[in-house]
Amino acid sequence: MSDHTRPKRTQSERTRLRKEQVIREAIRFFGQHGFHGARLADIAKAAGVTEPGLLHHYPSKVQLLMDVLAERDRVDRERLNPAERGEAGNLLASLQALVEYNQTVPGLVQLFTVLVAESIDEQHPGHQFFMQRYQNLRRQSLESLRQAQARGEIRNDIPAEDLLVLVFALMDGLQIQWLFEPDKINMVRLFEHFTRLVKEPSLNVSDNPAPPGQQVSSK
Amino acid sequence: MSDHTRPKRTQSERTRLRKEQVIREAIRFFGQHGFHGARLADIAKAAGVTEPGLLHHYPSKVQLLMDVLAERDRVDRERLNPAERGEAGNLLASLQALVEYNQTVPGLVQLFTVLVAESIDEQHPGHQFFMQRYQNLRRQSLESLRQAQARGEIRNDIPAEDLLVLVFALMDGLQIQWLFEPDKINMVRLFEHFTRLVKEPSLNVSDNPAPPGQQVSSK
DNA sequence: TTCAACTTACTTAATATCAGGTAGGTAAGT
DNA sequence: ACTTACCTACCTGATATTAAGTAAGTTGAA
Repeated sequence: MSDHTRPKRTQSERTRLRKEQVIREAIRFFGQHGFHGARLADIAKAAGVTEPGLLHHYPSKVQLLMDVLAERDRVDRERLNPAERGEAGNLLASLQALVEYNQTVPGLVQLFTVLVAESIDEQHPGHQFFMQRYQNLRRQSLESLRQAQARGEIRNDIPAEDLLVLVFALMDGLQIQWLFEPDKINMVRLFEHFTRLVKEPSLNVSDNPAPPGQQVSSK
Repeated sequence: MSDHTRPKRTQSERTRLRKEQVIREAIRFFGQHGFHGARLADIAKAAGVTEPGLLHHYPSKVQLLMDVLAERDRVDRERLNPAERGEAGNLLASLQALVEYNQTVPGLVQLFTVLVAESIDEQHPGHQFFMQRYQNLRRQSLESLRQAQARGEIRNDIPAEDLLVLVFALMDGLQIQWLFEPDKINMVRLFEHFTRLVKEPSLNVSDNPAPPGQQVSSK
């Protein structure tokens, strides 16, 4: 009853809030300048604490990065898993949805784009994370893609493993150009072009009467 | 006649050699750690000079980066221009050749992959360079691609502008995964899959009637 | 050809600044 | 009473850049 004056009450709540703030700003600065280019002082200041204050929650810069990555990975997993499980076979559709979502969160896209490149360096703290991330992405989608190929929804003259590399490569590459010129590059439309290519043209039959990619004649 | 004992003779020659050494090592360290992560001292040491010795030739770290980029751009231009002029219309083939070449120079690929991501930041010294680079790449190939489309060699249900974005995005993305796992990712084969997709399938398939509304009948 | 003036390619030493991290304290929360 | 979330003050080791000097190379006139 007397606590309506306090902006933040319990300690655990304060901690949670502060950590969220720090992570948010860390994403911003790591994304903008990379791990090496970002300065802890800036992140701390933007999060409303001093540098040692930040280090109280995340004991080192490296640890902060790892926590940022782990946290984002967790959130993304929650986003992607339902989509994968729910639609199971409809891999391309869920990837298309992912591209659409990404276009609404440029900060996160930039974080991953910048860090993944920086992490090519084996000594970079994010190296293992990103290498495993690619492996996981490819592995997790493999079965789904194979089934779609077996069903004839996706052309099968390209091995599923290769096709997955292509898909994720394309997403990464589109993100780069999009981040440079967000207004000029329409990731969704561009990715859609690709998905159209990938849907086997010779096998296309019942569920899709119009030939893929030809809106010229049908509309 | 008496100069056979001296390893390096004239000053201009020494300068040229030293600058080459510095650029070579700068490529290595900028590529490995990015602009922010690379240390001038390491580059200098690897090039066989002290730090101020390096700064005698390149007056600042930023200037060194710019010179590295300018130098690589110059060399690459010499590589690409003959290919583009010589084969004129055969855009996909020359890009395929570029991918093959890239697979032999991982250091250079890493330099560009790491720096392009780092340069998304508008304050990064390489920002303008890379933004223009994409614009130039796309612009220079546009005519060639359009002609190939008109000739029916490349499917024309994707606008040429979009297709170019896709192509360069794919190259960038493949490079990332390749740099992480060079033995696992075969850029050449993967890119070839894509080029196959992009070559109009409806033309060379006999049992599949040409899609309606497409004037690919010029052949 | 030679020698003096100069320019160039560096070196060592020093500096200013920064950046991550520690020590120890205080006040609030449990 | 104890733990947690901070803060101020400080330390340490980079890191880019400057200052000042030296030795070798270059040039141009005697």
